[in-house]
Amino acid sequence: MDEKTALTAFTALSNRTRMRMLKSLVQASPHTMSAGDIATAVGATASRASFHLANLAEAGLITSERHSREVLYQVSFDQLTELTRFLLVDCCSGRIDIQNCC
Amino acid sequence: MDEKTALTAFTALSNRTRMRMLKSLVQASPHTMSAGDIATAVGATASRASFHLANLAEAGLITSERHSREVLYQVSFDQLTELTRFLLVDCCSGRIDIQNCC
DNA sequence: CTTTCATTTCAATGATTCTTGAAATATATA
DNA sequence: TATATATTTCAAGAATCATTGAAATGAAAG
Repeated sequence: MDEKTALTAFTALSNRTRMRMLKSLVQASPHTMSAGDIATAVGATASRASFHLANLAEAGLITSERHSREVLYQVSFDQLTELTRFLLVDCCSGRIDIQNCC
Repeated sequence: MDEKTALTAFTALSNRTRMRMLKSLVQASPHTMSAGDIATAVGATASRASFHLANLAEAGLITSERHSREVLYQVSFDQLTELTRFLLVDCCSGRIDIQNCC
């Protein structure tokens, strides 16, 4: 993952609504959640939820697929893994002891 | 680490200048860097560097200590470890395979 | 074909963050 | 004490991000 992508991902993670959306999607995984489900879960209006979901998708942290009238979202663990790698390797030069961390 | 602290830390990491400052400090560790050193390393003016260093310090990602005329900064690996733990555990419910990640 | 449901888009506004350069502060040295 | 060095603070403006509600889109059902 390049720096620009990582910065975009960290920006996405720096908002409370988006963080809670992501956590909801992590909890739901491997099941998907509709935009409406997510909006309800985080207490956001439809348009506000759509705005933040678009931001998370732009950052590659979630993916979506339309299924009839609903749009189903799911977390992208691949991108989260890449971001973690960026944090630990690119940013921290491997100096964080993960054993001690988790 | 609570959610609010993590959001503040992710906000700090979401800026290119601050990301590069942090990387410089990681590279330099266990040595410290003065504000001027860091400003030079990332190509920022003194006041811009000071602004971003204050933001990183506010997020707990760096610490500082005045040494005569200079202010010496160093990365806080403890806070970075806590943030990584937040990302992997609180946010991702332990569903990211760190072996596969790094 | 009209209506309903789910979601997104849009424009306006408000809020936050970033940059800039000048001034202020703190410390050391002549 | 005056001067130089290192850093921070401040105010103004620019840029980015977030919220709101209304309108538009897409898809199903009556």
